[in-house]
Amino acid sequence: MRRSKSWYFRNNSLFSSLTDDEFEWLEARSELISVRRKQTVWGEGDAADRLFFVRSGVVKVTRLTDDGRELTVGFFTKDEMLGEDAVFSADRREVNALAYDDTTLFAVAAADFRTLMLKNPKLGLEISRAVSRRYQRLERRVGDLLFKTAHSRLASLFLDLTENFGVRDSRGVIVNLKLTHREMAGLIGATRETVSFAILDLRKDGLIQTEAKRVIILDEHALENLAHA
Amino acid sequence: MRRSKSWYFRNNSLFSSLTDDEFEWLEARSELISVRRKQTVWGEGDAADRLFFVRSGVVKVTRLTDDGRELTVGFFTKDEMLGEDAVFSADRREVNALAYDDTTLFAVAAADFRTLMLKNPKLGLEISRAVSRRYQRLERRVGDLLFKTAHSRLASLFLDLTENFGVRDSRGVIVNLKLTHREMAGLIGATRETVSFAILDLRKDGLIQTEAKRVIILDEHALENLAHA
DNA sequence: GTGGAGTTGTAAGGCGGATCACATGACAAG
DNA sequence: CTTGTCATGTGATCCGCCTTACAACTCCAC
Repeated sequence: MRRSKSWYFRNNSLFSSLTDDEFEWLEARSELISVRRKQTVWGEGDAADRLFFVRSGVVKVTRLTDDGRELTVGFFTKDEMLGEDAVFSADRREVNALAYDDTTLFAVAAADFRTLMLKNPKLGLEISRAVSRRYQRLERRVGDLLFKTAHSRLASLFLDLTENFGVRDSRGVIVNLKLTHREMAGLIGATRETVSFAILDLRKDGLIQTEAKRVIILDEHALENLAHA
Repeated sequence: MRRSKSWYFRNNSLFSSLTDDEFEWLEARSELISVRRKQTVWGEGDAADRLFFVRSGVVKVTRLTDDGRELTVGFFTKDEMLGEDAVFSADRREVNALAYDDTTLFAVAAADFRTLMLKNPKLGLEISRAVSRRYQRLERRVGDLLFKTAHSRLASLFLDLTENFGVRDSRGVIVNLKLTHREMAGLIGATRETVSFAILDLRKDGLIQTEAKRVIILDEHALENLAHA
């Protein structure tokens, strides 16, 4: 276990600037957490006093809207940082984080992480970079969501998921993440029915294919055209 | 001018951790820029090699969508940081920044700012905090935009603008930012016509009042109800 | 394996908001 | 003061998507 923990941090590019001493310090203060599929990592309103790094599995982060609908903010997978707002500002969680597969994470107390950032300024730069990238990505997504049709947004979604979950295959690119129509709807701000119809259309037009709740992108180019329509 | 520059950085809470030496260093490497109303600070595709801090005025940041519509990402005002992605990742701007009033900003080369962050780790923490807050705010906005009606989104917008531009008044809260209907539309992802109708309704119901392109919130409570409807 | 819950397919009806189309008003430049 | 440009008010039409409503299907738990 000790070896595995050490290996993890040393191979996560967020920590590329750490010294051996700092690695040891961090390893000693991190806790390995296992969360079973569909179990919550944290819930809205929980104390936000630590941040997480995904070791394996997938975490889904969602936000409940006033009218009870669920907006999925995103999926976090291996090596991604999660709940880092605990380090900077938040004292309560405003979103829900839920294990989407059986997941293991390393948890680090916010205060400890702050200490480490103060000790190693390069880490601060790396974290800022990560947060900034996340921000840019979301900003792009907002543009998508606001002005495009459901078909377009769905195409965007599949292409976007490709980045983290895409696996190339003889037929095209498999999005290696099981998603129900309802969940896709939560990602693109649409209803389940609309997604069902849109998927039917995309299949009919030969752009995608579905298999065991996974999407296979057959015609990446056409999908891109649709996404930017 | 020199005195004013010094005053600025020393009174911007982002820099509360700097030493006297560091202040001098930063002052020496920052450039005061004046941009007239409606002039651009930077455009999409420009080199992203420095970041800005608003000294006075207002900067509007927009993103052009594929179909040519304009989404306003936000307004940046005194003491806010702008274009900081230059420090972390971006090499080209993906958004447009445009002076909304006559504006003055301090520009700092991305490389210099990185140097300063490495010298002073508390600064890194402060910057991370700022970016993280920005991210959370946008995340909240996405939830709003996706699931609410145009009326609701407009109400949310006015309340949101209150935070940076609100001025209390005998009648209520004045949103001290001149906005055309078209611009409001760009902020909430709607068309100009829809905004016109919505404003008419809000006025009719006595929730707001308009005066010289400025909105005055008469019934904050009712507006909040509408925003969360 | 069976039951029950959750997922998917499909359809009718309605509404919010986009689009198109002007008229009027406000304002800035000449 | 005049002219042109941009903002605003208002209406008609149209379409995408939500809503509601089922039926069939899948999958997991017991």
